[in-house]
Amino acid sequence: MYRIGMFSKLGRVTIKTLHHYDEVGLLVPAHVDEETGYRYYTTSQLFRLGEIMALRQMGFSIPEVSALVDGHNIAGILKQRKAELESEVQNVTDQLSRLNHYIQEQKEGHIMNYQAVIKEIPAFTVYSARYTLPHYAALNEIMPALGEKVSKANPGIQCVKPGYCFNVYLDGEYRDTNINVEICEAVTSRGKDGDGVVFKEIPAVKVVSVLHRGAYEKIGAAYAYAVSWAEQNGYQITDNVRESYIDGIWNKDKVEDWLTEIQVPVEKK
Amino acid sequence: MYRIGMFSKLGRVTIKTLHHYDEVGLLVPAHVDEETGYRYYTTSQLFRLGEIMALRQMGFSIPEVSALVDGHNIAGILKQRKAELESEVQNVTDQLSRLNHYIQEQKEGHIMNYQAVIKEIPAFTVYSARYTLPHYAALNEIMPALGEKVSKANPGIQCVKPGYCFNVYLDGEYRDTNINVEICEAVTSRGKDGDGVVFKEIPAVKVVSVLHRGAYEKIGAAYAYAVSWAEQNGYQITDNVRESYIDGIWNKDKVEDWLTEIQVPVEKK
DNA sequence: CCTACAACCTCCGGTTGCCGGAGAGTCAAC
DNA sequence: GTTGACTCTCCGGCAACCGGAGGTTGTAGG
Repeated sequence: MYRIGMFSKLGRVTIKTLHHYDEVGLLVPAHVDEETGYRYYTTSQLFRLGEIMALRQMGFSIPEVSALVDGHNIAGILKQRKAELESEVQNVTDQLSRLNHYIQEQKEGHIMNYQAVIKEIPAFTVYSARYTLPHYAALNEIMPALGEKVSKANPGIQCVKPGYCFNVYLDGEYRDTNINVEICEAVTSRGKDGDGVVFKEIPAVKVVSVLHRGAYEKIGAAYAYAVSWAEQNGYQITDNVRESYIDGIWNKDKVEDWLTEIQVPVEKK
Repeated sequence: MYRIGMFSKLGRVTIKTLHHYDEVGLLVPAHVDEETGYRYYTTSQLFRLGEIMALRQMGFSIPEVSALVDGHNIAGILKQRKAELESEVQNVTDQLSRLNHYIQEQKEGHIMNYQAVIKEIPAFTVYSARYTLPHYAALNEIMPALGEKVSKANPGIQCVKPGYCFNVYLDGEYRDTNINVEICEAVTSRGKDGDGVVFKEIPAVKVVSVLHRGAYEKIGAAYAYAVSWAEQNGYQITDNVRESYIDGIWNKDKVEDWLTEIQVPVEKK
């Protein structure tokens, strides 16, 4: 029977850790003096401590270790931890890839016009309509007109609060004219289809998000940045790019205040 | 100027996170109503939020993000984070390797006689002496004799509390006879060398530790387990193996209560 | 103008696996 | 008997938020 200090030296763990394991019931001393509260351990408890440390070093949580050393659901916990570890490896290598990309940009002295962020976008409902535009500026007329048309056809329809209004560019490539576009606006409930307008569910998706400030003429650069970022960080583009409008002519006078978010739907390779 | 709910939807962060970033000064609202305490954000703050999220997604801590977005010591922080991430990749892949090894043992139905644990052993001082033993049992006579000899030659010398007493096996391989061994015992201060006894510093080292219970005859199995574990988990053996005696004939009558720790000094490959 | 009700505020406690310290009691040796 | 090492039990802290309680404010509909 050793007191805690000796036992902690034999097992090379701190006294605080032993206190903690006692408290959570993972490694209870063989004997506790009722009067003094002193904890006494036996050397055979070093075996249990060894198991515990081995499992802790594989990253199991304390409840998991408890279950494992007591023989509950061993296979299940091992399997789950394996999956966790594999996704952790993914995460960390992803972070490293992003960091290296970032460091590279720093070195090249870019002025860091853009920041790429991964976002998870939940599913939602939209109404949508397709157009072929002669040029970008035509959006300024079409979009309000479309909004009116829909609200007339579906009285009481409500748009979602932050104008989750975006366009999907259907052309594989960037072009300045004859642009095929699908205009979508998020609504709280479905309405009736008709007159070129279709209601549909947009599924949840992961996107690379890049913010663009200023006129739409230069938005191609943001688009290009997002796509190249995705490629260099091991993402695969899974769908057409979306442009989501945050600030624009409807609420900001100065063109340089306009704000647009580029969303590139992606999946990890 | 948006209120926090709208801003949180635009940036796709939770309100709680924005509260937190306000509190720690990372992203302070453009305006706070003095009467109501309501926070108001501008869309241009979405850019700062974007930077913050990009950096958070690379795993920087909040103080680090603060420094980075304010332009302090950028190169240093990036470099440090890169090093951290690289060692994290190591850690996680190590954990995975250990877990796979463990799962393999489970599958093979081993009774899990041994548990391997990595321990860091700090530096300490020992006296040591070398012998060639005809057989293991000879230790039972030599070790007490050595202890007496040393305490006579160095009156007042003190051994370290938990008998950090161990042997180093100098033979490259296991053998039953003509065993070359160095006996070491930790002491609190140096004494005088002489009569085959040498005082020296044992440097700090990382070891694979395996506990063995019972007679010394079967200790070869523990030794073998430790060595193969080290190899299979990507460690390189850097020194002779040590046996550290915890329980033995001096305090336990029954042979099956004897307890010995095998320590294999290793380094990560 | 009144009334819902959604949105917002400020605390406060919890999460994980311990660490550090305060203040007090215990053990072994000199 | 006294010192000094050891141990005990709280209590607070860490990182980056989340959840909820309890109370105020904004806004849309009647």
